Amino acid sequence: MTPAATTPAQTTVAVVLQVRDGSLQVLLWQRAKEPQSGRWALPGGTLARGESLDDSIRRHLAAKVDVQELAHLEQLETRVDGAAPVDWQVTTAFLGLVPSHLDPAIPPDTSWHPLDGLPQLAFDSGTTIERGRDRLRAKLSYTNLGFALAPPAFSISELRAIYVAALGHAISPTNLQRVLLRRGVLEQTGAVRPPGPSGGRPAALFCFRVRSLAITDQFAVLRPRRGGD
Amino acid sequence: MTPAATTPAQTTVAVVLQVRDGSLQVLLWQRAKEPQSGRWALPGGTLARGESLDDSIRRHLAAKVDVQELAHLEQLETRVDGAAPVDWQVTTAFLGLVPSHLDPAIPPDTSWHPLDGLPQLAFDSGTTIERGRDRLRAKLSYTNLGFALAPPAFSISELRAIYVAALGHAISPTNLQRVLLRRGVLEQTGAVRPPGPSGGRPAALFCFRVRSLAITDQFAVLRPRRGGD
DNA sequence: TAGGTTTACGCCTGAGAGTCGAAAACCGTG
DNA sequence: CACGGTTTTCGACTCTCAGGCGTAAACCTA
Repeated sequence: MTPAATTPAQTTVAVVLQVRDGSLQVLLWQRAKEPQSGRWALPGGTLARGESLDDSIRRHLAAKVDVQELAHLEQLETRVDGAAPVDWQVTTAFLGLVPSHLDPAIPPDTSWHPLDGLPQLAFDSGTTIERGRDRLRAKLSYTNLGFALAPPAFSISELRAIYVAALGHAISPTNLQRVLLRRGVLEQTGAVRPPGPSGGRPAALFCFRVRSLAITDQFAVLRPRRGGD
Repeated sequence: MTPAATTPAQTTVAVVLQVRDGSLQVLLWQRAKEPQSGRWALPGGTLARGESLDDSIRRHLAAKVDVQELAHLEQLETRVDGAAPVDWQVTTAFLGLVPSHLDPAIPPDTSWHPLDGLPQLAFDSGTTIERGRDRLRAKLSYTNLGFALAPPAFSISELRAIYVAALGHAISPTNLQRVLLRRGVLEQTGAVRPPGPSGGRPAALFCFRVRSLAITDQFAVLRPRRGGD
């Protein structure tokens, strides 16, 4: 191999999302040093030898948030970030999801920000965050990814509130239950939650049948024909 | 910055797929030097300073195939490949698609291989190829990605043959036309192709309305409600 | 003109999303 | 204990669209 600076630095960052207070929020930390001092950035850091990209982002996230509470982690995309020898680096972005009932401890330079109304961002974190949000919205529709946003047990109303916050638009509560049950994504726990102070019928509690990513829908045209093959 | 070998080498590889002779095939080249001499590998190479990952894979592909004929190129995933200082590298894999009517010139060490019945592969190219195939199959169902496999104009039968080869299972010819037309993916050119030597009704020719990636299907539960929002 | 081949287009069916409304189960108050 | 208010739950209906089948259209050869 030839001298230094013939290879870029390799870094990982993560878009960690959680539904908090009815809105989808992202975990950011405020830079204290130049460059981009004072602006908000995605958590992450450089790759160490011998670790996978997965290991790397988990290690860096551990400094900002309890990694145990990440219910899902997947790769988004990789991008080249600088051109000069000093700032030439390749960044691999991840998407991380935290269930809405958790409130992990975070250091003072770190906080959650709603996706509408982000502060001044460092670098081009904005496009990365958008990509993470889009990936989440897409996968909520054709996978069981909701398990990564929802608590272990929940009523349909609570699940609907989470979906509404993540998707950004209203959805019919009766359809959500029927569709997710029909696909075998949800199952009834048998328990019920007593109603709130304003009364109402007790809500039946549900949980996700499997809590790891699974595709629940196959498109029609490409589905194998009934009889043959 | 600190001494060399604190950063991995950055490389790009591509899974270039084309429907040839009724089967889905991948472009591979045979290694002449160690390591893994004699085995077949995915085209690619190292990242140069100042270029994006996209630029990089296009530059390396240009040595194996006419890049102009790539109808689609997208990122698959990034992986860490070695741990020792000498072979520590980060590899970003791409998926490239070539329309079935083209037969680009390729160098003597390079050739097409059907996905069923691959030769001895170098490294773990096999899993990367599988990932490319899976991505293609998934996107054929909910996007207009067929444009990247099909010629500029085609009959429904020809398009069906391409879909069958790419998807790996039979599909109904009458449904394919109706579904793709209903979604606005295809449009009729008005031209017809004269029948072959064995006779038959002339086939109407179709083309893709847009020849860049667009999502054609949104899943139901997450679709915004008609009235509100 | 007759038979064979391929494409095109029409109906019918069924599954599942979308909507609406009523019933069930709880609260408070008088 | 009856009554209105609130929230959840369930059933019935409609509508869209995939899937399948049969037939007509358009061409060839003989």
